[in-house]
Amino acid sequence: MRSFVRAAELGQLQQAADELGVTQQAVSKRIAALERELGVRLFTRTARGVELTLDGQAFLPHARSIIAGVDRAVTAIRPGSRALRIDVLGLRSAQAVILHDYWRSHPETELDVVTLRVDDPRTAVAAVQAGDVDATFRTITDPAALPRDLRMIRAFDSPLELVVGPRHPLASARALTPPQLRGHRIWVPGIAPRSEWAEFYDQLTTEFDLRVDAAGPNFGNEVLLDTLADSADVGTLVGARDRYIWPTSYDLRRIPIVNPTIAYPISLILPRTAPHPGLRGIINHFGSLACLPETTWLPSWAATPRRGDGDITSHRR
Amino acid sequence: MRSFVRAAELGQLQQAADELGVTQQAVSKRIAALERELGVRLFTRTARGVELTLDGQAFLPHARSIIAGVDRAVTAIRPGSRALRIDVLGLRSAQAVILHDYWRSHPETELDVVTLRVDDPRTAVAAVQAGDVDATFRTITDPAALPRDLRMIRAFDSPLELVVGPRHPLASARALTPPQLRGHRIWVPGIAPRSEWAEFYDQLTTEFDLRVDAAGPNFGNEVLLDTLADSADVGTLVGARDRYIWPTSYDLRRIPIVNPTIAYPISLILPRTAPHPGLRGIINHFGSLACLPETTWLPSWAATPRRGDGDITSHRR
DNA sequence: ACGGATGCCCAACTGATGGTTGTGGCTCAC
DNA sequence: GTGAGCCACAACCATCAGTTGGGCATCCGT
Repeated sequence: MRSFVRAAELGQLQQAADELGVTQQAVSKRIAALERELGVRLFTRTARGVELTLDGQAFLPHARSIIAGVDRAVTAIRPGSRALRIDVLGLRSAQAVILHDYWRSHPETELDVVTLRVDDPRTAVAAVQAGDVDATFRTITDPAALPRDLRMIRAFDSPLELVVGPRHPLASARALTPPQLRGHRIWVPGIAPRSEWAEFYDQLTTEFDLRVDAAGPNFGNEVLLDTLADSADVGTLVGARDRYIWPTSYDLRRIPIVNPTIAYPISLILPRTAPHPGLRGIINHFGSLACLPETTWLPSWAATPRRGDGDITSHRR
Repeated sequence: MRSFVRAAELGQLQQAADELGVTQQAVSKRIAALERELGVRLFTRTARGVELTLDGQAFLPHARSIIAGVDRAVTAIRPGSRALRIDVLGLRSAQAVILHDYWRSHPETELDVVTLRVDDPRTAVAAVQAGDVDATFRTITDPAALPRDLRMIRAFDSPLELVVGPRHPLASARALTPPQLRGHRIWVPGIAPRSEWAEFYDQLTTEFDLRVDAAGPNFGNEVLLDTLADSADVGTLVGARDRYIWPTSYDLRRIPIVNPTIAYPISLILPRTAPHPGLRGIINHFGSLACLPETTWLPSWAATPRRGDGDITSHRR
């Protein structure tokens, strides 16, 4: 492919071969193989060199794009100077959605989103220290437990919504207050014990006297959806920004929780010294996200809602 | 790469091998070769299969994108059912710019822009008839000369601007009328004799008694730019939408021509029956382009300015 | 008109590669 | 403990991708 592109740019197989450090015959054979594989002629051979055919012209930009893709792929994992790599809890979580939004408005950013798949946030923190990832969206709830060489910043608050099936008694509500959830079973699978999320749900259930079952194992998304769709008494909680997609046949409803809004404070942990330069833009991006009302309930380690740039003049969209 | 992606999706080399029709060992060697080449481990091997490492997670989307690029490249030139292919006069011409705009707003369109590099529009027409391209932006000025099985539609009108260097007497004008161009040398290289553009400039020079030198050979863009930048009496004409980019060091000026505006009517020639389905969107796109004033001068074969969808309520942007 | 230079393709050869089969080690489930 | 499942390694072999050598067509200057 590179031989083709270079030959197309230079108009000569000979020059391309010289640049690539092989013989002209090698390039000729590469092009011939490519043409044979594709079933079309890419060049017309002339006495002065080669010239792209129509098919070659059409193929060229694609070839360039493929090569660029390969180069990006290599730099994404090149040991030493690799692309910005951020750990999220799940690829459909609000964290990933925010990163995706950022990337869409800054498509030139070399950004890779990964999930460490570890339960304990300390393990994720160690990965940041080791340089395996450049930052993690995990949370250390005890400020004293955060290593000195790391910094944790409040990224944004993720308001929670209740998801229920059509037979659920709350299914037709437009909005719910936390007391209204009392007595209903709420199943939030996949929460690792002793993780920051477990602590969040602990505080939440204590505060509002709820019945949140966050201990059970995660059997997969489909089991959860099936359960929700059929059940008349089980619901689950998801972040308002979480991009969970399910077949419309499931007929599930997302119901905001208000008065107070319940939010999980998502934070970003990154090295204190010499963080990856690409992080700056992402951190700035957090500032442009909507703030939640003052009355929002938050866990103890983040008692007050996050404030935007505007501070007092907050309440922007 | 496909082995890697499939293995990552399935979580097992064995299954991936079955799907790909090779032995498990072959896939194992492919992955190992990829890892050796990249210098990182992509999978952690477990007893139940394989699991992506962080590097593997980061690499996966890139790999997918590369494969998608390869597939697009192949479909772009697959004989039989290939992507929409349109012939333009030059890759920086207004024609190409309009196509690029369309593609940016419809990025899913599989569109390849090529240049047939033929002087005579009849040759381009033959290429459309032969199916080498799906449409051409060339023009057949004599309606009777257009083959019955083809259709020519008025795409949009491209207003002309004068380009001159700083020493040119008209350099400081904000706008110019055609009579003001009289007596100044205008050099438009690269116009093939007997082409529709030659005819256009013929009519233009006759109509306004201008001195347009459209016969000379094209020595390349740099020669033209050098000449313009140094000269105190030579200018050239370009379409307002043409995306000619030149180093700012050249200090050239583009000056609109008004009262009347001079425009070249760009048309699209496509098969009358069973045109490529992708053409519909592009043709619709023309309708959203700005119309020129009624007083616009046009060559005889397109005597009246093109009208937009809005017809009388035209004048949209 | 005619060498010479240039640039392509084809042929023969060879080391490297990418596939195969066979085998062994590891982990997990019963 | 034992069998099943899965991956890695080893040996082997056909193919491939590169090399050198040679031939043909075109262009250019004498």
